[in-house]
Amino acid sequence: MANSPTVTGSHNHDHCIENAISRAQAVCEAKGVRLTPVRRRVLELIWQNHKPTGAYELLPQLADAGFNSAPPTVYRALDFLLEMGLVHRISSLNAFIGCDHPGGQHPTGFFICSECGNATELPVDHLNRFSAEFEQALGVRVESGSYELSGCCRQCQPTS
Amino acid sequence: MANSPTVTGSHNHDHCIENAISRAQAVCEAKGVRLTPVRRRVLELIWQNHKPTGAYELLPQLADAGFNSAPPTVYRALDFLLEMGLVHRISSLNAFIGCDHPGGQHPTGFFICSECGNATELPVDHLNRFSAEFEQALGVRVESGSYELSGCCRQCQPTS
DNA sequence: GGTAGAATTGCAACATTATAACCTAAGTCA
DNA sequence: TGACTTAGGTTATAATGTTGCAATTCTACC
Repeated sequence: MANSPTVTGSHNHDHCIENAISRAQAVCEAKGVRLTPVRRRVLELIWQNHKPTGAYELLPQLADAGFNSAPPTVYRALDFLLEMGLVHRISSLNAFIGCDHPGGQHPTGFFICSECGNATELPVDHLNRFSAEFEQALGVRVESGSYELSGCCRQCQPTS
Repeated sequence: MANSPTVTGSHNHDHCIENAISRAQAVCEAKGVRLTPVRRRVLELIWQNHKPTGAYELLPQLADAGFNSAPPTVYRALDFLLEMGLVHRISSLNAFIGCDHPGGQHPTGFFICSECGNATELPVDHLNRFSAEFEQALGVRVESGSYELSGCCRQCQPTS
């Protein structure tokens, strides 16, 4: 089981995990911070699939991997990953999900399918444009934003 | 104190509360549901100001008003108000805030000032347009959405 | 190498937010 | 009135997140 590739839908999901880890390594190296075993493992676990994962779901999985599994451990790792822009928090679900394109600060936006639970990151250029529109319309200065949409994703829609 | 009008910033806030209650009465009448004393009081308390209010903040205030003040009472009232579209939930803050224009289902969108804590509802037409854009771009069907922006509001910006 | 200081993790307790289950009371309507 | 529905009271508990401090590990510098 550990050796069989994880195939979900149309893609070999192992690549997503591998890519996420290499990006994370690059980001951490660039920022001069350490991607410790706990942090790395938490990131891998979050990338196990494209569904948002709760902090308390990660606890037993961390324990399986031989790590300490008390809440502060997980939350500290998550805080680190959030700060590095490697994961996002989906507050309507109290859950976390990997970021597709870490590197810079950008607004958080996800579409979450209420059928399959998968989350897709919303195009950042749209989000930035929306922030700009609201700055104009309301006369405010937007520093961060979070967009959480739900509905039915392409795969789950009845083929008519 | 109970008789002095609540003036915040540039408006007499008592009007906001009164308006909210009359709108609520109209909505409830139209839907054939009851705006009971607890529900009404919770709505008033939420409208005390334009800052999002946590459920547990409401408990002692409800007690002051002579109501039972156990969590289920508050949450049931909040669930009712949410369902009627009279309040919104701001999940990034675990807090609730009154809706400016109840009546129909619409995406939830707020700008929250990190200085003063006031929340301003985002124009619904923008939000609907964004949902439509994402439906196009991602090929999904959006059923609900929540936009939570934060930054510095017009009043709190340094006058340069 | 050795050591001081910083960063990270372990650990126990606790705080906050939200819900379940079950019962009582109040409204509704034949 | 009596059956039914809705709302609220009460107790306990679940789910999520944080604080504080001790122990360890890493890093930089001598």
